[in-house]
Amino acid sequence: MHPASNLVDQLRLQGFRITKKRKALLEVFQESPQPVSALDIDEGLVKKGVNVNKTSIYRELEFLLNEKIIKQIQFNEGKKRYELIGDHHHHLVCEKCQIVEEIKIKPLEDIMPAIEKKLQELKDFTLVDHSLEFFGVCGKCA
Amino acid sequence: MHPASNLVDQLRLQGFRITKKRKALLEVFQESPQPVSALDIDEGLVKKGVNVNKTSIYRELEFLLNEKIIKQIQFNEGKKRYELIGDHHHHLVCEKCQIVEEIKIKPLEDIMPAIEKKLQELKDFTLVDHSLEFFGVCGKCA
DNA sequence: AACATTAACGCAATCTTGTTGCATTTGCAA
DNA sequence: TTGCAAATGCAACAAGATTGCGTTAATGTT
Repeated sequence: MHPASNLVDQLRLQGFRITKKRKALLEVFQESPQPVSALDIDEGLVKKGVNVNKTSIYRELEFLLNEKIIKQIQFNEGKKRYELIGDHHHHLVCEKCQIVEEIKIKPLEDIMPAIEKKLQELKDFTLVDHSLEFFGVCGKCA
Repeated sequence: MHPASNLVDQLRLQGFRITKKRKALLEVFQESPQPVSALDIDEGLVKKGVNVNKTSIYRELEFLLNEKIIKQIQFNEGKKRYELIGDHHHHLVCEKCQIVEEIKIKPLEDIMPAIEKKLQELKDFTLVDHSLEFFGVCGKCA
């Protein structure tokens, strides 16, 4: 898990300032069961009674990306989503309601390292990450 | 492969009109080694001496999506890309220059059907497709 | 506690990607 | 050749994201 204090401590140690807004934004990430968009974050912050300008939200996202605390992902929606970098997982995406479920698939995790190793050998390419999404229609939308 | 005439014939059979612009747009897809954005398509058309309004490009993309001739994909770029639906493959994406290489990974293709079957059983979710991208840095950008 | 430094923030303007309403053009069948 | 509707263009608009610049406030130092 990613207890808030861990991330906060990590950032403070690196010399970054811990503001109410930064803390609240990190909480929004920790409380969300699925990747969030910039607008989702804004709404989450408003619910907490914290108002943050959209420019600041985008800049904070850029900051957290640089610090390798979050990563980007897109689901054919025309907007970016972000999630905490934690346990590696994949996504199950409903193409109708856009709800996203995080899933782990053991047999895939088992063979992935070997595949990535082979890919690097064959392709003159330095792998950083991979992303696997399953698209379809969830039970509610069917 | 997707010879132009095949797609054109398929569309004509279904009663759709074959215009110069539609034909040229399909050619852009066939001549591209990687998924293209709306802007890429516009540029490809201009190179062919065919000018198409952006509204028409977006509408044609919607049309081709409905006809299941192309599909969408996004690589954390903030814009959508599209590619012909053909042999299933995955993507190798350079995070610096955004070049995309299409790859096929045999061991993954072998186990995917079993995984999809299990997923549907466990999750009350009707699977339609999946998408796997590898991110990293290509040889030129390293 | 007061101060100084500068990271963090807000505001307005702007950009890119994508969409909508409506008028015009054009492929194709009768 | 003609008529209909699909296909296209134009202009306005909307959402997501970014940039420049001035202001606020977190933190280390005094």
